Amino acid sequence: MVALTFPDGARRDYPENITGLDIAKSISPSLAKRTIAMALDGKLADLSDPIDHDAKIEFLSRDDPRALELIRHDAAHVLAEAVQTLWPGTQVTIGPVIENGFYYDFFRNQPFTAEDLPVIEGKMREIIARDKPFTKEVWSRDEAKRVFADMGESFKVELVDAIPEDQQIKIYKQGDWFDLCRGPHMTSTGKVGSAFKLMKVAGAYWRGDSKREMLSRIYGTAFARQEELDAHLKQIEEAEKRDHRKLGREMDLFHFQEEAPGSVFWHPKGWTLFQTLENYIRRRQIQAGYAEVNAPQLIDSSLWVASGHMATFRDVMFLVEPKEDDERTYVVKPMNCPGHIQIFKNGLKSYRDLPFKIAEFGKVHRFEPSGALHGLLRVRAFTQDDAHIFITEQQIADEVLKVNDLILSIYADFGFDDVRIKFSDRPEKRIGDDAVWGQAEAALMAALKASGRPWTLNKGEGAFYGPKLEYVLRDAIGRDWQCGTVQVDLNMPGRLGAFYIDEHSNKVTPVMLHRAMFGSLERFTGIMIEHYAGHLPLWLSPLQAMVATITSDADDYARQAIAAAQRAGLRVEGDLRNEKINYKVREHSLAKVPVLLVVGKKEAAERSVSIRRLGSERQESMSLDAALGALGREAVPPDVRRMQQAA
RNA sequence: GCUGCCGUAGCUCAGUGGUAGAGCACUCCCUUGGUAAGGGAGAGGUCGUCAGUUCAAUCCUGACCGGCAGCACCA
Repeated sequence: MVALTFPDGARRDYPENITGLDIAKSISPSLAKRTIAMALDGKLADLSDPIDHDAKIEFLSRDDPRALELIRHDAAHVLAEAVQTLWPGTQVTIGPVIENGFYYDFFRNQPFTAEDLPVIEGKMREIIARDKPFTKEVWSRDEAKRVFADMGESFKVELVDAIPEDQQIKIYKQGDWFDLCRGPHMTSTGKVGSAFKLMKVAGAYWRGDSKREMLSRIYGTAFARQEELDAHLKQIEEAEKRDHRKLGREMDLFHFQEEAPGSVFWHPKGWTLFQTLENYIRRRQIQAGYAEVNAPQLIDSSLWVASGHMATFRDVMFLVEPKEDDERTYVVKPMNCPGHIQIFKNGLKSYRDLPFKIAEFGKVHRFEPSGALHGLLRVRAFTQDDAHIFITEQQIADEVLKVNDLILSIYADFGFDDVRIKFSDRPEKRIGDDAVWGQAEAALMAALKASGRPWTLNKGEGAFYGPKLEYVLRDAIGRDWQCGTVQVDLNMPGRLGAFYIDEHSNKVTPVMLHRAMFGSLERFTGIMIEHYAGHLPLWLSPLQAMVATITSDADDYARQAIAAAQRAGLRVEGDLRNEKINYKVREHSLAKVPVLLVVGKKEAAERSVSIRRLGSERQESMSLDAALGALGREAVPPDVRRMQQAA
């Protein structure tokens, strides 16, 4: 007998190996009908599974949040059947559930096109309408391999081989079609319902390995109810609307062109935004005790050989062709650290000089793969808010904590409170002894634990010279961005011959921390544009106010108002064109100007302005002086405001 | 880099084997209008680049460049 505990607390005995379905039927036929799977001690299982141990049992209906994963997984199986029905000979591989849906990877000579998607969807609906039950069989390893090999499913054979010896080979059938799968599944294909949609086709490598076959992937999504699917599609639309590449054009911030792939042409407004962010960081880090420096853009390759970069990253570094009268090969810097180490090395350093903190808005160039480029978010030329902190081993934890606090405080100024920390340890490709790595990882971990912040492990994702913490922030529509980082480096200072003199007059190699807060200014600018959907807070907005006239009678007054706004420290422009106010309001709203100061005859006579804020149709009339005073105060950056309040 | 799709005016896009069109934007004229497009006229393109096929290529073919999506990569 097995004793099962129900959600209401009731506990009943059943014969061993009774199935969930039998129990549901015994309770009520309607329960059996609407149940699509069960959970045993919280773990999802097939309703047809025999139960052989005492457990807490729950029956899941389609509406249970936990059922979503099953709906999507079943949809992936239905997708695979549809594809193999439509195009026999197509090989199936894997079809997992992902964050917003599912995909299935196929192998065939002719890739899918977007036009195929509605056809496949139609076939899927047929399969769902047939409502065949999902049934599970356990096969022997040899049998599974033989069957799949006979079917020409070589990828499935490889998958069978990859299943650990202690695990069963499970086959799920839906009518005549079947697939190797760990399950669980719902009771029948009909339970997938109709709230699904195939989203796109794409290529993907078999087993995620770029040396292996390229497969054809079909992405889809599915929900329990149509309203949820509609909401999801709507959200994708919203995300597209805030695409920084689109907003960058509409707001006249920057552009790209063929001659400089992956490099930004910043327009005046975009560069103002960029510099506003840069100046913010500049103030924050000067206050935190960093000194700003600037190192050469081109440095002889010998330094990059010594640092270890040449060996690890040569193929993504830009090299300058040697001149006839100068045989040297220069490297366009891909990182700032070797330059900063030279600054540390110049002049003998004492332990009294530590911590030695130098920062640079360092423009670096990396030959990123063409397929990786993505607007401002992945470029080949970018500016890091980079800094290096030279310290003793004893100072590691303390300084890492200081960086941690600085990064979190900076993110808070942009409204990012949901920050996750990832700890990345030694990668396969690395320099330095394992003992040194062990030391660096332990020191960084100690600091991380002392911060009291939750974190996750990012195994093998450290830099080639040391372990790192990565800071991931979550934006307004729930997307994660990795920005800040702090890295412990016990390798590079030694390789490049950096040392300080300790209190016993011994030469000692310093520990170096690498840190960045925004990471890349270009990228962070892009993230800001998308996070705020172009509606930047006043202090970040490159054009803070537009003075727009209603009639030319107000032109003189408008010019006075513009001058006064400039004196109040605002970034302001005037629109005195011979256009209707409706037209001007529309145009500047589309350009995401945060404040519209409308002036006509009435305002000119009273020395007032009619204020209209972006995103609102409300108008507020007030005196010019009062308006500029309020806007001037609002435009103060958050860190400056704190200092003013403290003073 | 890989797979697929795409490249026509500043932007969004239509179109054709016989060297091109719309809307918006732009310029000029009329209009001085009170909070998301007033009216009229005009100007603007070697149809991504280079080859090939053809009497003839923006259109067909190939290579290359660039973009988009996904994958791989991201010190």
